[in-house]
Amino acid sequence: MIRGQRVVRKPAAGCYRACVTTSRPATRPPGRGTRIRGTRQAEALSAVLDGLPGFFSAQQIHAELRSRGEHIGLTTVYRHLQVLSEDGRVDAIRDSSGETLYRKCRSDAHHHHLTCRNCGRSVEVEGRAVERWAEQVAAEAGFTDVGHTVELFGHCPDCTAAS
Amino acid sequence: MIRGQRVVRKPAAGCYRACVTTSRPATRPPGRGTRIRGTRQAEALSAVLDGLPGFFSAQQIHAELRSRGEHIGLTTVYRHLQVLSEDGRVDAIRDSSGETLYRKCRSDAHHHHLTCRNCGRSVEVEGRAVERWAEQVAAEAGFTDVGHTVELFGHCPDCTAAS
DNA sequence: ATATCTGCAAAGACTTTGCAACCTT
DNA sequence: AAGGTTGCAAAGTCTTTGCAGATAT
Repeated sequence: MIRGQRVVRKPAAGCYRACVTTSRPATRPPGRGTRIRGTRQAEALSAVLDGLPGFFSAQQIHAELRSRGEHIGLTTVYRHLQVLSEDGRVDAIRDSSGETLYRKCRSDAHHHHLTCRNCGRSVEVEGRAVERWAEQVAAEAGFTDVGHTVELFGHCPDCTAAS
Repeated sequence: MIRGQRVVRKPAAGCYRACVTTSRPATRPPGRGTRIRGTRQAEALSAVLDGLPGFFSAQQIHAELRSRGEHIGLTTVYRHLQVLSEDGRVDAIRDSSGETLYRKCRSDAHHHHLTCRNCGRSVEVEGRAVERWAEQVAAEAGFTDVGHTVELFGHCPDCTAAS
């Protein structure tokens, strides 16, 4: 029989932190030296992130930075997004093709997203109902330490109108 | 500004079919020549799939086949899983590291999964409550053509007891 | 002054594609 | 025999890592 436990791989990028928050307090060993220091790149990234209305991939964000004339490496973008994501300052989700998409958190509380499949724009939605449902289902099945992933996709009003 | 529409890439593997079923009937142009023909490999894969209690990656499934003495290529496993997934005969989800995991569908109806983070075992759960919630949220935000992704992860009773 | 941060190139992991040989029907 | 299948090798993607040079405090 196959061993369920997968081959151990690195911690994994954004790793659904935003989505399974329920069971992961997003604590990071303090003192680890990756606090964002005020570099030109860090600020530029932050600025772009602030302006994005939805989820975008590291590569898209990098492209946007470049198009604004910023000289910044793709590696740096990845690294920053990773740290920001671990710190809970940006949400990270995975799209259907396996790419990790990021967006700046608007609220601190646990939440989910309704994202436009076409333009990427997204809306944060609360999910008390879902949380309760998840907990109940888990309890019934005897599972512990349960977290959940909930993402909604659709076409936003604008894109709907445009088509 | 970044264009929300991503660079077009191939259709993407399992592509959350199982998760966004709500808005995608899983129709495939009939006549496309990838109906599974009774080959040794196809049957072996099917047999293994039947025995799996949860979600496993194409590579794990391939390893399992090999360990059973089947001579089958990884490519073939990928191809079959892709087709089965498109046909709705297996569910496909993506784990937090970006791998696509597959499991044989037990029920035809739309459903979600509660999967063990440790051993991969999973339980199918209904989600009427979630469906309703999703529809309502979408309607309020003016989004159309909405689909959703809902996955629950935790530790199954056995793994909980073992630790 | 020094602990960090950057970014290029290279490496890794998963998945898909090209294509000749093989097997079903 | 004809056409779908198979599988090796090669190619593609996204993401991470090694390391030397640049930088912020």
